[in-house]
Amino acid sequence: MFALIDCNNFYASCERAFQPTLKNRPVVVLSNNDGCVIARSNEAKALGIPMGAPAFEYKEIFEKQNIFVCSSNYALYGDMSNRVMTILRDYSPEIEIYSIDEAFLKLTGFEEHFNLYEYGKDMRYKVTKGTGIPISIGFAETKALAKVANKIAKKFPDRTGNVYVIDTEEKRIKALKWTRIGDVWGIGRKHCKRLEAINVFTAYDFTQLKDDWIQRCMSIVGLRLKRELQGISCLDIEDVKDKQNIATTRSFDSNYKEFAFISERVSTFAATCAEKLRRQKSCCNALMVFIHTNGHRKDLEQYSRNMVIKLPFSTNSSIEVSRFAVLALKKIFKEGLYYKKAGVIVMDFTPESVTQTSLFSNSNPKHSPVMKVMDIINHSIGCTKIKLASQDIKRTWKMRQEKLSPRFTTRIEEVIKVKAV
DNA sequence: TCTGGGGTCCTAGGACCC
DNA sequence: TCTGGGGTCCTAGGACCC
Repeated sequence: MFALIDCNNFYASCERAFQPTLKNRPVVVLSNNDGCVIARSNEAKALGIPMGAPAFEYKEIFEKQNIFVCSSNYALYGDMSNRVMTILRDYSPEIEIYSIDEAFLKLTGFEEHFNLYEYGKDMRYKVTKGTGIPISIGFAETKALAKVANKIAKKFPDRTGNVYVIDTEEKRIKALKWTRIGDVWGIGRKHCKRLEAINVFTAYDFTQLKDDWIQRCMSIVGLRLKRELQGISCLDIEDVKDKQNIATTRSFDSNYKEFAFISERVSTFAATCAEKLRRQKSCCNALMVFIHTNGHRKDLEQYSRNMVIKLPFSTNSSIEVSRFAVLALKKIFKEGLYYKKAGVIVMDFTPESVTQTSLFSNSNPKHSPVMKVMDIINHSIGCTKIKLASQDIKRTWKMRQEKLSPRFTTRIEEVIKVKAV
C-alpha cells in the first residue's frame, strides 16, 4: 500500500499557523511581485477567487470580502514543509517528498499490522498538533490510486475525517467512477479534451480503453497510468535525485529597456544558479538565457528570444557562469524594447568531483575556494552580502512584496513573542 | 501601472558510427 | 524486380506535475 499525504491549501495554511486571527477568514497568497493568486484558503475558494487571478483585477473584491492578502514567503513555506515531512518520516522508512506540500509513503506489509484508517488519523493529529498545518491522506495499492483516495479525503472532510482508504475492489471502482478524467494525476488539459471527445469522462471510463489506443495517443506514460488505476503498481517510491536543470527566472516589477538593467538581472540569476549548482555539487556545461517583453501589452512590440551556449569547460563558479550568461544576453538583446522577464537556466551537469579538463581553457581553479568562502558567509548570515560586482551592489532592485509576513520560524528577530498575562 | 516560478519524462527524426 | 543492418546520441517539441 501507498499513502499520499497532501497539505490542505498549504501556503494559506502556513500564513494562518502563526496568525490565529486568520482562522475562518478567507486568505489568499500572491505570486512573486504580488502578481496573481497562487493559493487560497477554503473560504477564499468559496468566494469564487480563481487560481491565477490577477491581483490588480481582484483588488476591490479582496477589500469588500475582507480577504486577507499576503505576498509569498518562501522562507516560511520551505521551513514549514520540512517540519511536516520530519513528522511524516516517523510513519514509514520509505518516503518520497513529491513537492513542497506532498509526500508519498510506501507501506508494504503495514496493512497486516495496522488499521490504515487509524494510522492516517494519527498522522493527521500529529502533523496538525506539531505544525498547525491540516493535511489529507489517501491510501491505496498504487500511487495513482492513492492520489484518487486523497482527493476523496479532501473533498468529504465530514464523512472521511480527511483520511480515505481504497482497500477493496468495490471502493476502487466507486472511486474511479466518481473521479472526473481531468482530475486524474497525469491527465492534463490536452489529454482531457481528447479523451472527452471520445466519451471518456471518468477515471473508470479511462480504464476501459484499449491498450493500443492509449499507447498510441498517450505513449507508455498513459499505459502505465491505466495499470496504476487498475490497481497494478507501476510507479515506486523514488529517491531524491540531483536536478538535471536549474533555473532562476523572474518577471520584473515593470518594463525595462536599458541593457545595464537586464544584464544586472541576468548576472544575478546566473550567480544564483551557480550557487544552487554548488549546493548539489554539480558543474554545468551549458546554459540558456532568455528575455521576453510583456506579453500582456498588446500595444507594445513583442520580442522573445533565448540562446543556449555550450561552455568551453564545466564550472559552478558564479563569476564564470555569470560572465557566460551576460555574453549570451548580448547576442539576443535588442535595443528599444521594453522587457518584462528574463531568466537563466543551467544544463548538462557533471559532478564537481570528476571534472574533465580541457587542453585550451579551464575553469579558474582559484574560484573554487572563493566560492566556498562566499557561500559560507552568505549562508551564515542568511542573505546575500557578498556579490559579484556585476550585481546590484546598491540593492536598487526589489521585488514587489507589499504584504510579506514575518519569517516566523527562520529568523530569530521575527519569531513570535509570547507575553505572559 | 499591475498577469509566477520551477521542474520531469517521452517521442520522433536527423546525424552519425561501424 | 532489385539498393544492408545495426546501433547511439542529440535536439526540439509536446505533454505533464506542483
